[in-house]
This record gives sequence, structure tokens and C-alpha cells, in this order.
Amino acid sequence: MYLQATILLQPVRTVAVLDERILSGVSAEALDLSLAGKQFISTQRHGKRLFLRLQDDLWLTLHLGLTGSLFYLPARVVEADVVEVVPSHTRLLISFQNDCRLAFDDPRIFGEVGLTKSPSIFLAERKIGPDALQLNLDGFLEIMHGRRGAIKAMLLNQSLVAGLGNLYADESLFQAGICPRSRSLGEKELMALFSSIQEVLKTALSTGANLANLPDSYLLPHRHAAGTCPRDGSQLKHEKIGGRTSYYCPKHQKIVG
DNA sequence: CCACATGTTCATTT
DNA sequence: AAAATGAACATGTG
Repeated sequence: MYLQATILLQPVRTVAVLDERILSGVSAEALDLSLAGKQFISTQRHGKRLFLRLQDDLWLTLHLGLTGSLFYLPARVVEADVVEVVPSHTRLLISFQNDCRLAFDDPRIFGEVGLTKSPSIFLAERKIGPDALQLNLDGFLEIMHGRRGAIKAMLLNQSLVAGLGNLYADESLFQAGICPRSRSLGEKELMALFSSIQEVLKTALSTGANLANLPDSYLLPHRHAAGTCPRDGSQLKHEKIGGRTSYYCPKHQKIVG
């Protein structure tokens, strides 16, 4: 993983909070105090959340929100000065003792940075459900069983299953051939959906979450107003479901339930 | 200028 | 009361 290859085992020098609005439950001073002199020893992902372990009972939590990115900045030394160039919307800047830095860039500030004693405590507090890729079929069926809302809205609900956002929820439904407005899916549809989710997320991770690298047979490369279904050529439809825009193929994504 | 956007949370309604 | 629904948040882009 990106972070593991870059920032592990390197002592932190300072933490600069450039915009306090990304902080959650911790002050800029406390954050700097907690991190200075420590090093990150491991990383963990759960859904869309990242946890960076500092020591046994202290973890940095990160969420990239809608528009957040992490940039590892190697030290650039020119004539004895460290060059100061960071991404334009950097909200948090962690400087390491080797002059490398980690910038958290987030134009829209929906991202979040905090501290916790453990990922499990944090996840319980926020009522975050099991990670989609750690869940097995039986767990998925149990969670989804008996719910009445639109399946798209359920996939977006992180307290049921964590890790699917608007795009990958659309993609999973597309591949399972299920209309996002469907309610009360039967076991057969839920099984197909579960396997599509696993497939989609694994593919997404293998491409480094880079949408441009997804196969053309996926919905996402065609997910725009004029797009057509890569499977049958139909004009894609889009509408708001669960508060977010959903794209789907009206021909092969049937309404169930 | 207006509509809209890869996410989460909180208030309101069913 | 649990589940469902919709608005709000902040800023950039078409």
C-alpha cells in the first residue's frame, strides 16, 4: 500500500494543521503533541477509513471524504534549502525527521482527521458496519434480510456494510443486473449482488482505485448522461435514489421485489 | 449565475 | 423504536 511504502517507521518531526475544519475530536495542538517524535508502525483500512498505528493505544484516523488525497512528498533539497511546495489545498501536513512529508490535500473539506485508541472502538462509536471485503455471504444476507428500502440506499449506508460509495454501488448493481430502485431482494439476487460487490471492489483495489484503469465492460467508464450500456448498447438512465445520482441500464438491470 | 458532484451526519418522517 | 428519507456541509467545475 502507498502509505506502507512511504511513511512507516520514520519519526514525525511536526504536524501542521493548515485548516482546522478537517479535525474531528482533537485540537491541532493535541495532534502535534501526540505525533511528534513518534513513528507510524502499521496501517489498516476499514471501508473508506484509514487507521495509522502509532503505538499500542494510539492510532491516527483518516477519511478522504469526497475530494481528499494523500501525497507523499520526498525531501527536495536545493542548495541546502528544503523546497517548500505542497498541493494547493493541503489541510494537514506531517513532516518527518528525514525531511519527507505527507500532505493531506482536500479541496472540499469533507475529509476528516482524528485520533483513537483503537480502530474497533472508533468503528463502534461511529456505528460503522463490517468492511465489504471482510464480509462473507451469510453475513451479507443476514444484514440485508428484511429491509424495505431501495437497495442502492442500503449499499450506501456505511452502518450496514462499509466500503461502497456511489460509484461502486452503481457498478455492483450493474454487474448483478439489479435495478438500483429494487426493494426487498430475494436470496438469489442478494447472492448475485454479493459476488458482484466482491469482484468490483477487488478489481477497483487492483487498479489502485483508478477509474481510468477499469475494464470497458464496466459501467463506470460509461457513467455519464450520454453513456450507453457496454453489455447491450441501451441508453443509460440516471435518477436520484437515496439522495445520490444513480446510473443504470434499463434493459438488463431489472426491478426486483 | 445555476446545477451538480466519488461522502457523512443529523434531523425529520414513516 | 428502528428504518427510511432528505437536507446540510464547503468548494470547484461545467
